[in-house]
Amino acid sequence: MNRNDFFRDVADVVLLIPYGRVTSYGAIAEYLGTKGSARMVGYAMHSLVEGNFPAHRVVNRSGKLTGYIHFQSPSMAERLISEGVIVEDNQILHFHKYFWNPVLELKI
DNA sequence: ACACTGACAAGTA
DNA sequence: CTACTTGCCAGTG
Repeated sequence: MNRNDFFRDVADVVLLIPYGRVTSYGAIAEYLGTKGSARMVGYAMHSLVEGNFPAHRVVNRSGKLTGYIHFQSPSMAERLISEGVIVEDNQILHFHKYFWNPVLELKI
């Protein structure tokens, strides 16, 4: 399972997302300096669903749980709800309130 | 090598 | 607000 540096960096950022907070694919891509390659961030998650990886803390820019289909029980929504995030119909309510931006939070 | 797909995003209408 | 288009690039057939 060789994964390139990009995939490794994506994993690093996701692991830094605080409990009960979420971020977006685009924000991670921007932080890694590959803005515009948000699709690759999502694709990277495919290889990272293994273990206790908090992939459920990454959603799209509108707070929609677009990757919910890739989770088995407990569902992506359940995992977020258990962290205190309010989710309804695969949509995070008050998204801005939980959003964690690596570009701002991890900026040197 | 070629065409199409996809856990996305930003712009335009 | 929704719908459509373009950029992005690794995988897959």
